[in-house]
Amino acid sequence: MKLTTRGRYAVTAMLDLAINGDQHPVSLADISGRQEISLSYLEQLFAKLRRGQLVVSARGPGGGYRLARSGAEIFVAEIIDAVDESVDVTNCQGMGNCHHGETCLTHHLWEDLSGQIHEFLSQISLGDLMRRRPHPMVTGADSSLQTLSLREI
Amino acid sequence: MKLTTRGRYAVTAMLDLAINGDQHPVSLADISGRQEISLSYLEQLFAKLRRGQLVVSARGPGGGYRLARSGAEIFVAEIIDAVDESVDVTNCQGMGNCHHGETCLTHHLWEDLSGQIHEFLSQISLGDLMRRRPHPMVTGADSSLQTLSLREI
DNA sequence: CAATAGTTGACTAAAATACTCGGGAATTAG
DNA sequence: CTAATTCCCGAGTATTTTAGTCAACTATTG
Repeated sequence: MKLTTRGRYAVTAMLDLAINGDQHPVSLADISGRQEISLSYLEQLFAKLRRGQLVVSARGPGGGYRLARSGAEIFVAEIIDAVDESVDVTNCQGMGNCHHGETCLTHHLWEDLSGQIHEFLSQISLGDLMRRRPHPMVTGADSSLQTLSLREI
Repeated sequence: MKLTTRGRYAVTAMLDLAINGDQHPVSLADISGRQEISLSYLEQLFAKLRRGQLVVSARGPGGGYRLARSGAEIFVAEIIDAVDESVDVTNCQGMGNCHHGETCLTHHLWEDLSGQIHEFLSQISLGDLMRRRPHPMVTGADSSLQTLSLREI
């Protein structure tokens, strides 16, 4: 799991699609204009999003992209995974060059942590983001995250 | 909030410190040897960690670094924040060049999301990582994350 | 004093990121 | 049919970030 500006671009673009793509396909030119992301860069991102089965395309005039599923069924983690092809977290692949075990320990710990973040982002859908509400898990009555203040528009 | 290899290096190094720094200060040379991170790179990271009040240093023979607080009181988000100085998430700073409001919407949404991730990582301490257990919130009986399997060492 | 170990700053190679350019290929409106 | 539209794709590039080197310096201990 990596969290970079590329992932943000992708999430932003997908959110734009979720918001504006109800009636008809949305062209990348439109998204480019609204979100101020270069068209060619969007093309690269959407090539990956399409390979990741997150969007479907339609060519020709009036064409563009549509979400492959409803916004409620597309999760942030999927988007980020689609555009940020996974890095190999371990530098001691599998069981290769771990000298004294210590190295592996921390690497696995990081993997766990990374897995938790992934799991977390796997529960936030585009629909959630559109409603501007954090995921139920986070706002549960027993959660300390309840105090998280959402910035007003 | 950014999640890169630099943050991983820092968390790994801090974890090494938490594990090996009980008795005496740990030298960067030791961490460099165990974790296979270049000494000079560690120096840069620890300069930032020191500025962030996460470690204290001791010079001279037998010197090195110590955690500034107990591992239970140092959280992953702090470490990452210390070494990955924050990116400005919005490209429309404050209220500057938002043309049609749409732009701002998605940016704020991303900020919220980023805030949630930050909040999440703010609850995982070095102590938690040492015990190789996810944070209580994540393993609560009512959480769907309970099924998250931790890889065995 | 001499060795250790942090402190600092400048500098650099390599990789990732963000973006451009130029030409396709499919589709549809007219 | 044809022309405009829009996705599609690969090569190339400027900028930034990452990861690391090098060298000099300061504080501390034995």
